Amino acid sequence: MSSEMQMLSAAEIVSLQRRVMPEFSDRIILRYNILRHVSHAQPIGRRALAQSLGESERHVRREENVLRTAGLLVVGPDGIRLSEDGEDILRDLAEYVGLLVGAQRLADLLQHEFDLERAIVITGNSDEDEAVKKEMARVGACVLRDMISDGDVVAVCGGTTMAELAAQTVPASGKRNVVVVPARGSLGEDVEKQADTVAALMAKKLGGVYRILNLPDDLGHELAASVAEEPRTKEVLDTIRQSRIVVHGVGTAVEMARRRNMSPSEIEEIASLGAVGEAFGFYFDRDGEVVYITSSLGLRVSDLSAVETVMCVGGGSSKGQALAAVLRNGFSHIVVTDEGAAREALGKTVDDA
Amino acid sequence: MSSEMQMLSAAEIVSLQRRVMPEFSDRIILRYNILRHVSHAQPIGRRALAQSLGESERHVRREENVLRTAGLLVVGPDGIRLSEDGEDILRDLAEYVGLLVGAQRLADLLQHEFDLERAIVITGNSDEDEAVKKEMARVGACVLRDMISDGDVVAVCGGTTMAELAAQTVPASGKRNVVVVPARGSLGEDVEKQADTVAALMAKKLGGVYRILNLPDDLGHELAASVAEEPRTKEVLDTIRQSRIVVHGVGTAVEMARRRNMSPSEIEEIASLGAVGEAFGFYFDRDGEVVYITSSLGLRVSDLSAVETVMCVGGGSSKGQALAAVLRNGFSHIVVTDEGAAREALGKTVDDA
DNA sequence: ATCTCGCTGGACATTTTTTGTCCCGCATAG
DNA sequence: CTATGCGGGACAAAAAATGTCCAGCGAGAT
Repeated sequence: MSSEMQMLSAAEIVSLQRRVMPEFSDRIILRYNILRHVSHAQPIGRRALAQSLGESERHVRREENVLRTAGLLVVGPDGIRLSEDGEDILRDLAEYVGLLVGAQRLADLLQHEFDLERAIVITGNSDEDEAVKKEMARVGACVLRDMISDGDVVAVCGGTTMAELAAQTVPASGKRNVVVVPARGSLGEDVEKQADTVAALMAKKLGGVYRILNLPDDLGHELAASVAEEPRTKEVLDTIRQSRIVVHGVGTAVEMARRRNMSPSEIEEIASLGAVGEAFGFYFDRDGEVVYITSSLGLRVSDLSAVETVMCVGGGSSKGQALAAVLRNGFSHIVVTDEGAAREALGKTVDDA
Repeated sequence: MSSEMQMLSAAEIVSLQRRVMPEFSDRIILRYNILRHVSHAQPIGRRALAQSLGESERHVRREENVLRTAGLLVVGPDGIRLSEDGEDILRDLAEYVGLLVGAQRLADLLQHEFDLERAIVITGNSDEDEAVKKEMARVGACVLRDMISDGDVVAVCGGTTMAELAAQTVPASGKRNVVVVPARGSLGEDVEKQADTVAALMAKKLGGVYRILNLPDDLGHELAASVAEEPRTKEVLDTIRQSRIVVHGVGTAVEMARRRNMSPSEIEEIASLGAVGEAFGFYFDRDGEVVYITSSLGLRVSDLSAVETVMCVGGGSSKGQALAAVLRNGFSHIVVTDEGAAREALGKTVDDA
């Protein structure tokens, strides 16, 4: 009997589970979220964990007891940690939960909708759970590490997500022939989020070297032009333009304008132009058209057509529309995002999944 | 990152589920059992279903509500039936639950322990749920149908399980060149369980023809010998000995002795000889040795070495030891049994699964 | 036609489980 | 030393589950 020999696929198992035990999904997702959160924040107390997850302490306690009994968590006076088994199964569990929530399907839809080479969707919503953002950064760092070839120049942007990506980069054991450079000048006053800092940290971890610009991104057009003629700056900018790989984040237009200290009238102008998302100092409307340009050092959107691989990393449902706007332009090849942003980027119709 | 690309297998999914959600397995199994039972007995009322499953009515009601909401059951004034979706997923669900309870592992262990070509373990225990027995018979009938080649002679035994197997045989649409014969004479007074009846019903469903012995199995040695010389009987016996496939059940030694109306002293003798299981009128001890032989028409154990495929179908934890004794002799190639019998046959050490 | 039986769905009292909340003792950091 | 965060214990209140009963309906038998 050939049908008796048919083996179920993972997707079929998950489909059966959802059909026969509808109350299963929410519970396993919560348990996965707990494990993931502990993984990124261990040791962590039960109360802090509950707060981060937006769950009651009592609920977390209940789940924690199950996971402890299962040998996946260990609990000490300083808080909760993953056991060795817990560490071991977290990756597999992520994939399983991704199947349950349909993350792979979202990734496929994103890939198709925005004509990407590759899309990865992390389970959860960065707006709601910091651990989702960390996991997204970790996966992004992983993808990046695997892409790098000998002799590459990698340009990276600044920002919160990019800083997290650098932090999540696993230190390599040896030297590597790679140069990491900032894609743009610096913006804002938070040192750790600057493109220069991100490039340096990442280069160190990858076992390569780095170059920095050491200049702000908002110099104004004329000043930026003359600074670009400085020999050392010119050399770094030339290197930046040799980049084979570029990694960038994404911001909501209004938020980025604020962060750049634009005037209220400028912010209003950007909004009236339909700007939704921002990358590289360029503002994109919902159709992916550039509607506003700020002066910027380093790479601009027109340079990206000569770049072999552009990877966009960003998530959170609040950034979903911004992500869609940026991706719609078409310069990104790879996106690493999360479920929250993916659902927003794909619009409400995906809720029928 | 190669590990990000690794796809989870069904077995891995199930293992994760058991690890992370240990309390959900029993509930999934119960829901599967309900669906399976309804499938074999529909339409069935909630109270009858509860009694058959050994569950409280309230519990069945709770699960039924979930399954109805999921669109797997439909409920009418005459009772509960499977919906079309329910019918569709039952086979896949059986496989999933088999993974969950480790039925495949039991099958592998059986196959290895008793040096079988193939072992199939049905989820559940026939002693506790009639639907398990029906499912085992259905699968056995399916395996048999797939094994039959053009021109085959198939010999079948009598008994409850065999009668059920004949009943579960799906009627073929056309004619088939196959002869179905009784492996032995008739035993007991229940017409539907006689080998003759089983052979006739099965032949009809398979689209083949049948021969019958029309003689009791307990004739005594001398009378059996002279009857075997009758031309028509001799002809049928010759055909029986041409069998390429033999299907038999298994009984506990004491129970079979009682069913054969043996005297208390004979029954005591059989027990003192260490007899545990019975097949073809032969009694086997726990090492698979024949310790007692009854007079019998038709096939005997020594004939089986010339038979290409011998399939044993039987289950229920109460028959576990008997199954092990029969299989230990080594004449069966295939076994279709259930979890209850498999665990018993393999002994207590399998509880560590 | 009526009667009987099996059925579902409603209902409610009781039991069990879950949840929310508080707090004590311990360990650690400053 | 004090302050703070931690886990584990505890208990009242709320929610859910369970056990049990039953009315009304429909189908089959008489």
